[in-house]
Amino acid sequence: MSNRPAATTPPTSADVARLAGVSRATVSFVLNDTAGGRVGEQTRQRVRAAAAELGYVPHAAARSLRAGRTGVVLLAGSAAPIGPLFSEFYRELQGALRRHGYTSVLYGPSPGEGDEPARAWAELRPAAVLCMEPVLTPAGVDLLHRSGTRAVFSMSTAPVAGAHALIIDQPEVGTVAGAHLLAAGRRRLGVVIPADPELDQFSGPRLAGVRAAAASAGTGPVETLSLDYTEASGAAAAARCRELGLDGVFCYNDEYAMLLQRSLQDLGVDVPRQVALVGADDLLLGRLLRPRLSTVGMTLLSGETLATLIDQAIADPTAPPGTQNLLTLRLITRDSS
Amino acid sequence: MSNRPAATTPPTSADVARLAGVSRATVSFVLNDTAGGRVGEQTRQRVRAAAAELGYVPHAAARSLRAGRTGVVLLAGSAAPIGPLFSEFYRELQGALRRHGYTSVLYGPSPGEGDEPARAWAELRPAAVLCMEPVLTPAGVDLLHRSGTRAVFSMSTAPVAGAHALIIDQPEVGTVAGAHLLAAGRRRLGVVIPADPELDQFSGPRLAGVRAAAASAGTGPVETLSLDYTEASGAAAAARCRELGLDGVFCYNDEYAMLLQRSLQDLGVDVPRQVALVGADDLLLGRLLRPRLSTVGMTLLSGETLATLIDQAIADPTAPPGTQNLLTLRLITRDSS
DNA sequence: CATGGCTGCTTACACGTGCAAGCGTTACAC
DNA sequence: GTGTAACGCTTGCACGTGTAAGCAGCCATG
Repeated sequence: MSNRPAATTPPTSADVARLAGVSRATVSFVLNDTAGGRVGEQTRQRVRAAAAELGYVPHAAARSLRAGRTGVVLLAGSAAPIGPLFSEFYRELQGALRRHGYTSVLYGPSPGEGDEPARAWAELRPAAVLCMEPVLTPAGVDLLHRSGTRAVFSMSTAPVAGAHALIIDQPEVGTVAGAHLLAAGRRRLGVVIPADPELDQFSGPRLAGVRAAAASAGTGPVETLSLDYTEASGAAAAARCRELGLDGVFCYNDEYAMLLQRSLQDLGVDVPRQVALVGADDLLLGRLLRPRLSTVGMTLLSGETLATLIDQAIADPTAPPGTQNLLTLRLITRDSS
Repeated sequence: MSNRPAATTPPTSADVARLAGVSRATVSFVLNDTAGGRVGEQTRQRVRAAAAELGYVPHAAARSLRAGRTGVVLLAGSAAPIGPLFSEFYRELQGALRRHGYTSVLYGPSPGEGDEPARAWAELRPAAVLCMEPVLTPAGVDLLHRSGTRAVFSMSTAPVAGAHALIIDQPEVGTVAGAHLLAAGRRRLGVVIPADPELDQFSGPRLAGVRAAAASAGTGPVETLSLDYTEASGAAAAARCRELGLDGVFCYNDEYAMLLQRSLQDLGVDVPRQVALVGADDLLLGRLLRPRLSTVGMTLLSGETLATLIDQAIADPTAPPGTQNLLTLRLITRDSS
């Protein structure tokens, strides 16, 4: 980060006051429409004109320093390539937070270990932190609270002590898919796992869910197929699938499912006769392949709803942390299973 | 935005100073490892221990108020559903900016008209603004500069006066695709336009590019097919395509292309014999359909490169705004054209 | 022993803002 | 004519930080 001085300093409210021939307080009263401050109409106009002429813009840092609160909601997390579903969700959430008067700051992947991420977030004195990565510790939550953060939300599979929990029941995705395959009479199950390690936090729990379903049905072990989302890797996974004699595969999402389906077909394997496939996300594209892809449809809580939840939690920081399920699942059976 | 007072105020450097039995300046010297400030080793340890005990975290707003600069890079724009290509790009850019010592703030869709967006951005006193929506005006750029923003970047088809230009040559995407279809002997061209009005800023220029190619080849008018990314809409577009007797269609991107291709095939139209298709983005999924989808492959500048560019522009705000092409195109001919 | 420099720390100000309290003037009621 | 209230504006402090300048004490040098 470079630190050369600016060419010219931006106008402050003092400059506006000077130009309008009034005190700085008057400027503040006028520009903020403060209830208590009574200012005559012609003075108001002089102040507004002066502000416009100078191109005055208030200084958010100074304002929130004085006010003691920032109106920043920190969205911490990798903003990973987690598909259109979550992209749309963030988009919605961000718009809704804006409507509630908050500024959302995307913090990106968390630096460091232990408390470091929480410490870095706390520097911004956000009103709330929404953590979407599995890096939040109870100690981190405590640190945030002690530094004035009014609400901390964790968005993950399991709750974090002290934080409001937004549960994304990843295992249930696997369980729904696994139970479906088992109910259709499949017995040798496999699960496609993305090779990208950043997706492990999502794929691991889903795999566990399939295993749980298999265990309760009393079938054999569930195999894993690693896929790095290239055609070559797809062919390898398809070959391995045939070797292992799998007859039902749950794929991490529809994109991976489509790749595996094509690779299996290229190998002469009949889908769904020999191998049944289930994806996740219900992408439109999954309906374009033949056979049409079966999938686990997922609906997230609306951004507006979550924004309201966050606003309430900020309003009452003393309320005990709640738990909210973010995800609604439904199995959509098409032709691939 | 709710504004109840916090339960307890966070510790400040004054609290740390009191606990360590030193002055506040000493605390600052120790915690920032300031070169000029000379502090004895045992005092350093006392200060560090006190800071740890209180859970002290510096106040970013106060710090940047005092410093006069923020290290914030504002990424303004809708963060629209613009596909995996741009998602990955933002992700990279954000990480690279972090590495350069900046905090990236995603501002989301811009509020208001005229100068309002620029005014809202300026409140944060960002070191740089990167605007990815066509809402930046020369007056807005000027306002930002006058309020201390050291570098303004516009990311769009055409440059904006006063701002560094990151050109995304959308028309060229259409031109490349159109020229290809024309070279293959197609004469009745069509272009698929997403119904989502938020994508008009991208689809419009691409359409113009196709029209330019058609004009220079001296063919008839280029038709447009509106598509809202549902199967029903795909069927309608395919029917219209046949009615119009089109023999070559450029689709906004691969997803729309895949939908149209499937819809045409369901209608019994032979792709590419009767209608040739070209998409854009070179998605892996486009290779899974049969025939494999021809596409305009796009490569963006690396996030690291852009971050370096931004850093340099911040370091020297007086340098005249430069122009940089963000996009590299290449036509990938497969089987659908 | 006086001078000067170094060490280790403190005092004091500035950054830009919001708001409580104060203060002079006018208007009105008694 | 005097008390009182409302109006219209200003003075002054606080928010939490970084850093220039200053100030004792100490040692080395002359």
